[in-house]
Amino acid sequence: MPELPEVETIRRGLAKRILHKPIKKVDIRKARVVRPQPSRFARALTRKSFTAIRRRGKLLIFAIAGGQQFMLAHLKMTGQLIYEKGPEIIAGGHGFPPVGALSKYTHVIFHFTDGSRLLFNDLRQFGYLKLVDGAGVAQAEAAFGLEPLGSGWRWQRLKHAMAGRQLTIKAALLNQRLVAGIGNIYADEILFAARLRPTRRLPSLRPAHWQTIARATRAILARALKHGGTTFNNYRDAAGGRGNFTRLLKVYGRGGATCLRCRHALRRIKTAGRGTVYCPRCQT
DNA sequence: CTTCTTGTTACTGA
DNA sequence: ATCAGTAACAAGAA
Repeated sequence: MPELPEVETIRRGLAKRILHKPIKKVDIRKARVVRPQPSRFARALTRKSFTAIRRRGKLLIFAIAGGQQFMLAHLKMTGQLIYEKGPEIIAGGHGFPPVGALSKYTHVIFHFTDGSRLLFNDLRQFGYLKLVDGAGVAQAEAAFGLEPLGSGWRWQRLKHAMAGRQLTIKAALLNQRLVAGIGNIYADEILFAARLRPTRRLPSLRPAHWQTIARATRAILARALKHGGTTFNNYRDAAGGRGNFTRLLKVYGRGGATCLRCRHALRRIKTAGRGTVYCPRCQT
């Protein structure tokens, strides 16, 4: 599942590969993943190029040459943006998992004039590519809360953003309107680092806790980004490669295993609608 | 075959 | 209004 570190890794990978390359053709194979309708989507991008790529939370924002239009890309759980050059290779045959390459899960192909391609793959088709104008970008960006890797990240602002709410800390971290970019993997990792139970309610947190949460959030996400993100199943970077943070995960996916801090068995529960792993001994 | 999974939104009931 | 829980979306893994 691409979260902030994975989406930022993709952003960087694409920014150094596709910017200013003229788009010769947009091949839309699955209409439901693009908005608005394919004809308008393709027309807006053909013979244009991308001039910049930004990120807000897990959302990628592509500026289209001309300055009036933008493409928003959300990968949801299984979306991929893969850049390819050289001959087309169809994956999915014998022993080649159909991820990170052209396959039946490739729903949109941007063909650049130099013969290279940008693939939008999505096994579950929850992700989307959406054409918007400047107001649409502003509206989309305004819906997100604090950026953990941004220059405005302060524990006081985090505390303020969550003031007066009765949520559990896990639900709060997952709420994109409060904090941008955290998903299920990093929420669990952050709470383990902060030694807090996912079910802790916000009003019980003291300023020292907020400092710890803010510091842990930034540290975990920055470290994951440095390692190219986490590949648990489906995630691939812009070159089709895997993330290397997976082996550094402390709790996610380790329910029943031993806590790396205190050796107690890690517990798996369901909270905030999500599978959640934590240590009942050292997270309070 | 059933159950589970995950990001996000919409809905329901408290 | 706010919160927890769940369905929905699609498709594969177990």
